[in-house]
Amino acid sequence: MAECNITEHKEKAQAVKACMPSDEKISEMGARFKVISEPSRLKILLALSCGELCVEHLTEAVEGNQSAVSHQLKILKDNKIVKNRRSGKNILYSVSDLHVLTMIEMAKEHLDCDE
Amino acid sequence: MAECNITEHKEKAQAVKACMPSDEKISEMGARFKVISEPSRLKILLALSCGELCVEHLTEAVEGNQSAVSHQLKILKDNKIVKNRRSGKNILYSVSDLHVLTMIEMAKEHLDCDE
DNA sequence: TAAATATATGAACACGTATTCATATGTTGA
DNA sequence: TCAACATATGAATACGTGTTCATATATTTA
Repeated sequence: MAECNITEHKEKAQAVKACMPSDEKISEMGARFKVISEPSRLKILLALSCGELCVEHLTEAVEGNQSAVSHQLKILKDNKIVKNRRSGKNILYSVSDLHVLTMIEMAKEHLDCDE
Repeated sequence: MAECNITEHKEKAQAVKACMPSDEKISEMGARFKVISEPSRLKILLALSCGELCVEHLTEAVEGNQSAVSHQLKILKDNKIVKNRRSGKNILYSVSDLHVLTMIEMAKEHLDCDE
C-alpha cells in the first residue's frame, strides 16, 4: 500500500513552488520575527507595551545596562517597531508597530496554554 | 516644561517590572520566534502550509539541498512545529503547530500592506 | 561657558548556528 | 542477503550578532 503517491507529490511540489513568495519577501518576514526573537528586545517591548518610557527607566525596568538597551533600541527603531521623541534631557520611547505587540501577546498566551 | 515626569516614570518602571514575565518565559517566547525567523525554515513552513510532503519533494519545493532541509526539519520537529510519519521509504512531514502558521500569515499580510 | 546628566555609538570579543561534505541508518524489492 | 533509494547525522567551517567597555554627542543647569 503506497501511501506516498509520488506523482501526486511531485505535482504538489510544483504547485507549492509556484505560489512561494520571493526570497526577498521571505527574508523580510524572517527579519520581522528575528527582531522580536531576541530576549533582550522582547523584554524591552514587553516593558514598552505598558506605555512610553525614557531610556533610564526602561533600563531599570528590564534590569539591563544602559549601553545594551540603547543598542537594542536602535535596532528596534531601525525596524520601525518603536519610535522616540525628546523631552528635555530624556528620550522617550514607545511602541509604534502594534502588530508586533499582537504577535507577542499571541506567543505569551500560547505558552500559558502549555503550562 | 518638564514633559518627562521623573517620579511618575519611576513608578511606571516599577509597575512594569512587577508584571514582567520571568526570564525563562521570555526566552521561550523568543525561541518560538527565532525558529520561524530563519528564511530557510520559513520557506519550509510555507511549503508545508499547503499540505504534507516527503523530504525529497520538500527539498525540491524550496530549492534547497537534502541535508540542509533535513537539519532544519529536525529543529522544527524538536520545537514541535512539524510532525512526521513514515510511508514506505519516505518520511512525510506536515505542520503540527497551526499557531505558527497564523503568525506567518500575519507577517505576510503585514508586508503586503506596505507595498 | 563649564559641569552634570542622558543617550548614542564604535570597536573588540565571544558565542551561537546555518550550511556543506561525507557518511551512517533505515527501508524496499530482487 | 544485496543493491538501490530516502533520510538523518556528525564534524568543520563561516558568518552574523549581542554584549561590554570606553567614549562621543546632546541637553540642561549653575
